[in-house]
Amino acid sequence: MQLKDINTEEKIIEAAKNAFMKYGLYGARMQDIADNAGINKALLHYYFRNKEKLFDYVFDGALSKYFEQMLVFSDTSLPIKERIFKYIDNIIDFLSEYPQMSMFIIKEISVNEELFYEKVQNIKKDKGVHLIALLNEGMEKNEIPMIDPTVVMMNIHSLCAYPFLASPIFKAIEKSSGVSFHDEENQKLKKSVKEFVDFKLTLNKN
Amino acid sequence: MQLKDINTEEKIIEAAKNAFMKYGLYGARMQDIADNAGINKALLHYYFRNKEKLFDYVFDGALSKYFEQMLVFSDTSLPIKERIFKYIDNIIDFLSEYPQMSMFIIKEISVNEELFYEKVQNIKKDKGVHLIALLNEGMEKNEIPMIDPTVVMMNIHSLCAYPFLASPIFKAIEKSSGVSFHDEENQKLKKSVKEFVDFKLTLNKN
DNA sequence: GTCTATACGCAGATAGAC
DNA sequence: GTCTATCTGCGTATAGAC
Repeated sequence: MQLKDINTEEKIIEAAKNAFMKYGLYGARMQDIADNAGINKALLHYYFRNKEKLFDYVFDGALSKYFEQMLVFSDTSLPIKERIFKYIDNIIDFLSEYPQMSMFIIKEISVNEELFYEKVQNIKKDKGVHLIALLNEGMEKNEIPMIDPTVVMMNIHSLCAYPFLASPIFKAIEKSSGVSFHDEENQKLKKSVKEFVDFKLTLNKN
Repeated sequence: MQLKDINTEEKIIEAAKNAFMKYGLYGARMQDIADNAGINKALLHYYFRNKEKLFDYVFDGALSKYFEQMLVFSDTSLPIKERIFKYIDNIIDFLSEYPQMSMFIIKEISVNEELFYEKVQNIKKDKGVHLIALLNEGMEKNEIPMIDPTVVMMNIHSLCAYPFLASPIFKAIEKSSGVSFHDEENQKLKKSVKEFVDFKLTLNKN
């Protein structure tokens, strides 16, 4: 893995991402990855000793990228609601760019939970703070009403992530009428999620 | 598949459900299914000629069960909001009983979309009406404000389904603090989704 | 219907030439 | 670093006895 190898290695990684994201660890085929990288199987094993290691590389990258997005930027100058809005924009933009990401991570975790326990420790959390912590902070400062932060966090994630997760279903059902949740549709989604947050953090007092 | 075989056949089906739901078509192993059914591989092939056929049986069952839940009961005596509330209760109860169902269906569709196109046709839709149709009806009758029915439908599904989809992540992260979205937690979830619907169908006028 | 034993093919992995 | 050719093992599937 020296500098001059970057081209081949990157082609492998790109092909591996596509294969593993779509078919998972068991479903992906080393032959396909080699084909799509424009090389042969032997060379795959030269770069990454075996399938497991190649998968781990892809999965680890996805995992840390994913969890980076699940943090609120520590810009304490902004009001809490604004920080949450920014968080929502980030997540939707991110999932829009990598629509298979959530599915990939959730599916692989569900197949092999132990694997995940170790990995989640290594993820650096120095770029921001968790949404739940932010909500708690807001309640302490009386900036937002008393809510159940776990439920609100879950609701926000649900509204943002599910449309991308479920898009295979909706694409299939509405393949003729062609409803798409990209481009302009993302704007609708963002608006709707923000309305929900507005509602939860302004009107509601439970 | 005569009457007296029901026991063995059902044991196979039960084991196959567990295996395919967790590991998917490629990840599931016929040996495991046989073991968990308390029989041997040869007998599996006696009942279901091959893996594909066994998978199809399980998948078709899951698919029609799933889409049955995605219908609103045609009880026109109730106000629309009540019908939606019932719909929400149904979905959450259903997903609570079969937490892996959404993941299974979405994942298998994403791996093989063509397969799905054929199957979705065969599903009987005579038990109710789609949520979008209901929302449109409500707007026509001026019973609810003007909303984008696709977005609202997506929002409701998101709020209901995502917690179950993503539970592998949250179970893993909070395995120590042990936040669970079953039992009493389902009540919180239902309440939150209904609040959202209330908000969308009462206060909001966009 | 149920079993044991076995065939077969595919996909991951390695050897070794260039 | 990249290839062709080959090995190996595992998982699906079948043959055939009971």
